[in-house]
Amino acid sequence: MSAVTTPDAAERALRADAQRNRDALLVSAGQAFAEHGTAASLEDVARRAGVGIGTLYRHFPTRDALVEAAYRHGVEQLCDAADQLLAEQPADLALELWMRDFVGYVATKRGLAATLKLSADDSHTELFAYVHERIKAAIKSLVDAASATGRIRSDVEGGDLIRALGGICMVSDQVGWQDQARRLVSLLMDGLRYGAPTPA
Amino acid sequence: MSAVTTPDAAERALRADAQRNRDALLVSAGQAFAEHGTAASLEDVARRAGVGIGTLYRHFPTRDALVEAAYRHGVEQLCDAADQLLAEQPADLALELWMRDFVGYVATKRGLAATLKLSADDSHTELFAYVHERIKAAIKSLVDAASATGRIRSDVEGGDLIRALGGICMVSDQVGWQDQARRLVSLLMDGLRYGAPTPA
DNA sequence: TAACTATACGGAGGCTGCCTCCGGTTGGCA
DNA sequence: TGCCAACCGGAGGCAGCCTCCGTATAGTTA
Repeated sequence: MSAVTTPDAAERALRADAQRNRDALLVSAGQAFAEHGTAASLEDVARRAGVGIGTLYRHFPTRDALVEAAYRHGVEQLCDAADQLLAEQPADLALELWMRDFVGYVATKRGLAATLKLSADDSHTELFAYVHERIKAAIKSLVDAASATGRIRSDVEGGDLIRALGGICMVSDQVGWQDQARRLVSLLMDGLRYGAPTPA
Repeated sequence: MSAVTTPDAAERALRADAQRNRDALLVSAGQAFAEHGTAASLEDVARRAGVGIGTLYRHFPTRDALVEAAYRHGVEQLCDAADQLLAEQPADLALELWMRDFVGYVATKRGLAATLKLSADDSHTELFAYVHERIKAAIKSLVDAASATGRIRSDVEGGDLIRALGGICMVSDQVGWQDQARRLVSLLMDGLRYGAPTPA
């Protein structure tokens, strides 16, 4: 359980340049892993981030550490986007847009779980628990907001939607899945709006 | 769709030495992929098979081709084992033993689907269809035999068992899953034996 | 603001694995 | 038995992995 990649604030803060480079590495790692899978070249990740390979290895001693950190980072961005969407859009639309983001995000993460599980390291169970919590919290805030404004029915819980989204993500095997997934999310939203107190 | 890796008998047979090397490569690739995932070293695969790296690349021009062929080979072995078990054991025991093999086999194939899907190549749909057919046929022959001898109830179909096994395979995430999977398979068998005309 | 040092940077270098290419070998057929 | 198409194997060039250490700088202290 390497403390470097956990959001454990007990340790001293990184120097400003180190923090900058770390963030840049996470962003470029996310791109590279999405494009080429978790076998992407780490030297390429460093190049994209504009840092040397040594810097990459200081922050993330193993490929696994980088994969895990990039995954965590992506989930955090996805969940933070929920608040931003809520601030900018009507709550029901925010929920719909977020669910689309979610499906798209999961699609890029294909094969990630496989990479993480090959290392028979128990530390990942903590990661999965954390990710699950974050996502549950994000979807709950969206559902509660949409429900409170009367734009969707109030008898639906976040957990239901997670399961429904899980099902939708299954289609990402097939060709043209993006459109199909979008239609399924719309369908789900229509179901949620049906019977809402205030028709949107 | 590379014809080399399909069981299409239309093309001329391989020379004896070529066939021998090809088989050896498939066996060692299966071992290496099970141990290190699909990122295993191909030079190591060639070494284990006792052939040069050039021979490996002639038979399987890409890593993907080897992964696919090794997968297909493993499934064929698994399905052929069904007939052998039937010849050597009472039909209900054969079914139970085969289901254990199945769960064990699936566990080693973790991450394989991910590798295959990263190559956005439609040829794999043919592979998956073929594999599904083979497995369905194998399980059908086992169920039919066990059912015909009156050792299991007759109202169960192969498709039901495939779904049940799929569920059992899900446990392979957790620690100690091997024992758990074995218990679940036994449980499933007890369910199948319950109400059979001839108590085993 | 200048000097100091803990912290961080970056890339050279040694190593391994990837894949191609081609000279040598051999199975199978006439 | 002799021939040759088919096959073998590994050298070699290149790319990626990871370590190590000399250099640079953020942040602190006087």
